[in-house]
Amino acid sequence: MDIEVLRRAPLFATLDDEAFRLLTDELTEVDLSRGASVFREGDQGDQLYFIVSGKVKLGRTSPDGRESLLAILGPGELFGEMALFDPSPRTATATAVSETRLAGLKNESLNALLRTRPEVSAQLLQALARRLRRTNDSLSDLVFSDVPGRVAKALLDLADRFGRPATDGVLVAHELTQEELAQLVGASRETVNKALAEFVQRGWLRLEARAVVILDMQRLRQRSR
Amino acid sequence: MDIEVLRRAPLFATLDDEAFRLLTDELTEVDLSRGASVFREGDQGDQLYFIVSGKVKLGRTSPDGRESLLAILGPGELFGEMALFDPSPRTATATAVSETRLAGLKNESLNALLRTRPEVSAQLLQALARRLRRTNDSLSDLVFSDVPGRVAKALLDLADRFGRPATDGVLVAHELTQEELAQLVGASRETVNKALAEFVQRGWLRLEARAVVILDMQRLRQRSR
DNA sequence: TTTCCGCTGCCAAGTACGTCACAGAACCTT
DNA sequence: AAGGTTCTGTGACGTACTTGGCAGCGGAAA
Repeated sequence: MDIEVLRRAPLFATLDDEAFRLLTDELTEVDLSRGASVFREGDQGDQLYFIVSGKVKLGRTSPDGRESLLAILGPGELFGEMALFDPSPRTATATAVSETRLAGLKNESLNALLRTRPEVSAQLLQALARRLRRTNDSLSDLVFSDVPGRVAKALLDLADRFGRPATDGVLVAHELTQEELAQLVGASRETVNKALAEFVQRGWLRLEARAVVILDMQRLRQRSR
Repeated sequence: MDIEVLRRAPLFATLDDEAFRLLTDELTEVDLSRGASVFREGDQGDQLYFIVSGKVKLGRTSPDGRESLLAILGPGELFGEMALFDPSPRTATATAVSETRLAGLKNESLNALLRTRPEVSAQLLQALARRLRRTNDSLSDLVFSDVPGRVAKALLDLADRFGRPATDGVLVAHELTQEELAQLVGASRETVNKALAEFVQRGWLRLEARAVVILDMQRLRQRSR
């Protein structure tokens, strides 16, 4: 397993080499291809996952079968930790959005680590607080902004986290279909498509397969407020 | 200060009497009347608050001045903890919804406690995880349910937490104006008013001043799905 | 290669909800 | 008790969005 990402993760950064090596022995490697689920809503779970490479979407299904995405997570990020501290079935389904490699850590292993290394719990608290803040952001966006605004925000957020400089702008290889993007911003695919088309028409974006190139960050950011 | 609520709070329940007494010395008492703010969006803050009595709303303001509520919190609940683990200005405004008494705890005091008492950090993790789950619930509700559905959900949630049995149903003294209720469910006051009127007309509710009596929990719950 | 299926783009129609507008009720303040 | 301010109730109207439907395109599979 590629341990480089793990070693650099804030959660484990404070550990010395010895403690880190012991920890990696506890990790379970999980490989997934696009569309495969790590766990589903309602499952019993006692494991936390760390994303080594790839992307994962956390989603929920409504009683009548519609889907909504809570978050898109990338390398270095954690998920599934809630089941550990607030024990109850999983409240979301975690699905790989691209080829993905995870490291799973069992409840007991984590607890052992927390007992011997209190700094780790501070890191966990921080990670959880950050996630809560992001979720609160999504919540206000949903109330305050119209669909084009939310699409713009989502793209900028994805650019922040997964963007790479390209010749004429920032390439955001989000790996999402427009349907998934729509579920992420809480709108219909149709409306998201129109918003994207409008942005392209204005010269702010270029669309590529499961990716966009942001050409005018400035304007897009203005539209997202 | 009334220390009973504090003593029973999960966060401090594991402490022995000696440790608890030392802790209470570190607490700052804060009293607020309806409408008074503890802190505002953008403030610098290094304190966590514990609600002894009363209710607090956490809200955000949009660039154009509209308001949205992230949560209503009651006795025994915590807020303002994010500023400690993910240091940055406050991202929400905390305002008393009724006569409210808080206990404030400074960053340093908490950290000292966490160092000597690792169990406390487990409780904090749990509290944060629970909050994240609730926020995720609100997020999906906003996407999946229409306004009447969200109003029903909000009332049931408030009933769960603040409801008291009455002669003909459950009295929910939420202390919120319809405007605030609307901000909580992310809708306009008018639409919320109409939803409430419909529920009353169907015999599911009775309205009182800043309170409702739920007469038919069953039906209301069905409508909320 | 050819076939097929998922993804994209777009039009047309219906609707839930926001905005505006006003009136009555309830609640403080003096 | 009077007066103002804040809250509630309700109708009319416009619109941003959803739903449904369909056609073209591209990539994967056979």
